[in-house]
Amino acid sequence: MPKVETFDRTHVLQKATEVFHKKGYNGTSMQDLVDATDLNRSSIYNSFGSKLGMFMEVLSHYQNNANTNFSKEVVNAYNAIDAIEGIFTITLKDILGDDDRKGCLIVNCKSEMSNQNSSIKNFMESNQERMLAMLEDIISKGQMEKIFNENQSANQYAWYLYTSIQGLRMTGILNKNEGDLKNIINTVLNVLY
Amino acid sequence: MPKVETFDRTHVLQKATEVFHKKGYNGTSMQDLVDATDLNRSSIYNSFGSKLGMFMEVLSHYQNNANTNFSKEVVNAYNAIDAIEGIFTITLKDILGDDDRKGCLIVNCKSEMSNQNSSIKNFMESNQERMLAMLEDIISKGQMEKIFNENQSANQYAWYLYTSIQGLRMTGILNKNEGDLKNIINTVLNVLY
DNA sequence: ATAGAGATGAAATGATCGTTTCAAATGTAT
DNA sequence: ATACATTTGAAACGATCATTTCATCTCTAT
Repeated sequence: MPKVETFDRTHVLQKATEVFHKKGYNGTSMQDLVDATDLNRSSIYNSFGSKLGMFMEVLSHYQNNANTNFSKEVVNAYNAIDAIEGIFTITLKDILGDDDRKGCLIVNCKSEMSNQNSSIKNFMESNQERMLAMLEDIISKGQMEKIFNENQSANQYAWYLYTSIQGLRMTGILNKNEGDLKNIINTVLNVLY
Repeated sequence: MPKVETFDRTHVLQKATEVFHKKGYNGTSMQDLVDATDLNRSSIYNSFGSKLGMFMEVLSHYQNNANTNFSKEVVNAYNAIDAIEGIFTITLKDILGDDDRKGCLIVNCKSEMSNQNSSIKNFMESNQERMLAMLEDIISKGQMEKIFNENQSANQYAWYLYTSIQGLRMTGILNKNEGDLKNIINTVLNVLY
């Protein structure tokens, strides 16, 4: 029977993620991926099918990481305010730690590719659904607990927060001033209270 | 003395803008530009120097258009509320008219290139300054007229609105539902009243 | 031990990349 | 009309693109 895949797939995906994140999809060459992963060309094609195949797996990997972080924060939150603030705190931390101004891989990819590739578009739509569902759920709870107002429906506020997060990631590419960013977040969240 | 440039530079820039907007910088090839502009390769290099040179001019062209639209709206506005709403209305109209989900050229470019090319980074920083100055100016006036609250400084609100606009452009790539978008805008602007 | 399935390495595929070259065409100032 | 700076067209540049090929190596199941 077969020789089994020897490389650490997760480690390879992390290395590939770094390259795609830094250079974007179209800016990344297969040679870049070969160099970054220390894998042979053939092994990449054997294991991931194509550059796009590898990128899709990178996207999922990145999304799963983010989801895990968000979920952890939401589950441990005392209440809805804590949960929402946790989500924005994670986002803020990610922005401040992004020394080379790469921004968010998913936001970048949405802007680069969702009008060019239907697999990417589908991924982005389901990512959007996931984010909206998470936010709407927290807001609903907050409204039931009467710590969030009911001026707008939970779904409407979810769209608002989803939009704010994307905006924050865009602003955070060039502005890493923690005070500025925290202020934006406060202004965004004050709408709910 | 010389034969003079025969082609319509503005028309060429518009055609080039369409291509770059649709495919992004790295996704656009010189052949794409030759095809779109009906210019010869040599003429492009003669007149624009390089692919990046042409792109920079496209960016300025796009920015000037946007600035003109914004200024017109702001100048004709009755008051600060009108001015800010005008800016968001223009943005909304642009999103709704963007049938092929290209998003905003400047936002896309910021996410694709500001960490890779210092000319682009400089452009984006000055674009940011311009936007912030415009917004801060309107907000200041609105606060002096007492139609905007003073919970935050004009500069802080400017950052908040700038972030919201970028977020709106990201959300607008996949969501063209006018009701959803208007609702987001209303929620954003209610903070000021 | 050995057969055989899959991983690997290195080279080559044709296509396309951004850019350059240069002779020929063009139009203006004299 | 003529001189000549500039634009234009077409071909070619070497480099790099994503992907394929295939012989060799490696490991597992028998």
